[in-house]
Amino acid sequence: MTHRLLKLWAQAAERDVSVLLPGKGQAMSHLPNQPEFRNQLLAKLSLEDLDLLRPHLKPVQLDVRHVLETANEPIQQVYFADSGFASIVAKDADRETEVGMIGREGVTGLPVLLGDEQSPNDTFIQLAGSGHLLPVDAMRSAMEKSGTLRATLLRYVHAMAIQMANTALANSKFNVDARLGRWLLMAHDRVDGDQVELTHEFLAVMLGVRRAGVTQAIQRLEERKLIRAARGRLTIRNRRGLEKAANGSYGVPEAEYTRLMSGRS
Amino acid sequence: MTHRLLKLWAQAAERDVSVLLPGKGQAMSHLPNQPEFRNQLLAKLSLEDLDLLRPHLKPVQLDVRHVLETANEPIQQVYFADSGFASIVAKDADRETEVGMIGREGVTGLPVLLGDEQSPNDTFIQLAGSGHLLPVDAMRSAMEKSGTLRATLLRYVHAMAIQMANTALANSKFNVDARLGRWLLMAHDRVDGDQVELTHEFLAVMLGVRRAGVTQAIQRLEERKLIRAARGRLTIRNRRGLEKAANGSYGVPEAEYTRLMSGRS
DNA sequence: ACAGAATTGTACGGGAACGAACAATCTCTT
DNA sequence: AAGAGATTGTTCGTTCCCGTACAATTCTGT
Repeated sequence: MTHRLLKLWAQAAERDVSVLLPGKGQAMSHLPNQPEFRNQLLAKLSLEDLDLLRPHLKPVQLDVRHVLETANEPIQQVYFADSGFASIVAKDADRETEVGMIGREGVTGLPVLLGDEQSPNDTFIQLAGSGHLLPVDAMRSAMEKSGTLRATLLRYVHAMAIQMANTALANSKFNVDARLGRWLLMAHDRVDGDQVELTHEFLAVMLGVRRAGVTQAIQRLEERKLIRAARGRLTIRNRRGLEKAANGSYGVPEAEYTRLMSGRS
Repeated sequence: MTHRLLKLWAQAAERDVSVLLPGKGQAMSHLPNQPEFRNQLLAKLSLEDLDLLRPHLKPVQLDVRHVLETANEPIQQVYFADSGFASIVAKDADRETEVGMIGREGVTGLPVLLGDEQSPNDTFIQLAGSGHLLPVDAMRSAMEKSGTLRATLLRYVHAMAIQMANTALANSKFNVDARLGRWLLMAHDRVDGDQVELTHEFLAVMLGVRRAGVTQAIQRLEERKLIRAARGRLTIRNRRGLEKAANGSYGVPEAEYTRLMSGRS
């Protein structure tokens, strides 16, 4: 794992209890009139494709900082989130930054979908939630058996590639305020309610900037009444305003995801 | 196309002649003892998989600025380069930056490999060269027919995803000198000889910084005798030194490419 | 209630890169 | 040879963000 994150996690490690996100978390039991899965990728699959996966899907709740993938180590399972989301973090010796975010719109373990078993990035839960784990073997064999499943998952990979490309663009051309806005909007898309629970220090690692810089950017957004800040928690008050603050850094990948995933399976 | 690039290209548009890169370009005729394709992806394919593609491969020379893919428009063909390379550029209303580089180690048209037909990015020839064009339909049907072909291409997609993730990291955490070093090394990997032909202005767009900033970064690298600068041309003099100058921003995607592509097809 | 720890607020000087402008040099065309 | 245009060199003040440090606040465990 990576420097700053390692340190952060060590601090928080032992006092955490295994709870779901406190906000207005919904019970995730299987209600009669609700789709079987809240995960949008699973929800989109045909019954046949779903049957390939279902026997191996294991419902779980995952806490913040739960590590799904460690750099350069074989991936054991992929994760279909129903709530909360994960972050993909690229790093070198002493630098790290988020390059991708995966919530209920997708699945972790992109290397597996592409026929590999590892990558130089870490992936971990950024915001606690529930979902389903699937062993990589089950994923692989299902993808071999079903062309439609494969097609859906690969289109999702493309959506993620676009998200990563836009992250590169954002990191290069947008200031901290805009990047913070973008991040909050992406988080908001993947959260029930309007609250995101994390510390400035964490956000700083994600955005690749100083912690103090995040604090000040948050204050500016709060002054504009776009968010509300509390210790360990940010609340989105004005999404439209945030989109303006993001200044164009948000939206392209999201539109592409819709285009890619709304077509026929 | 994008703002600054559009302007740059308009300037240079009409005076260009259709030549290969001047450096020490090799004749690319099919010599008896040489592999049939210099493109590493094609070279790696089994004879059967290659037979699926060969009838549709059309040898071409592509000039600088030749547009292979335009944002949000259907991709017509993919391109296997034998020499030279292409850049993938992500953009918003008035910002643009390179997010990926594709030379003879790969193929353009990642969206096609993932079952889509377009993306919000532009792709164009950055350094002139030769290679083979393949209509997307041929690509698609070949991928449907052959699982091994598909596997190889998808592993390449993964390599590109890692490159993009590292670009995001580089843009976030490295200064202009390191990023310039990284870019030159990546270009060097894809070029015959040690020369790269481009202007500071172009490089500025790729790196997402000011033209004046590039000029000064080049001067600093030249002072350190790592490169030689001439009008419209940079020459790599000391690759090892450049790697040091890149300060860790170069290497991870390249190592991953080797790992991914050196295994059994 | 208190101590200790984590989180957030704030300030300082410094440096990297910015936007803008203009000069100097090179190249191509005529 | 001259002129036009492209490219590169250089400078100015400015802005953003950095690294660092420390204080203030809030939470947690006992």
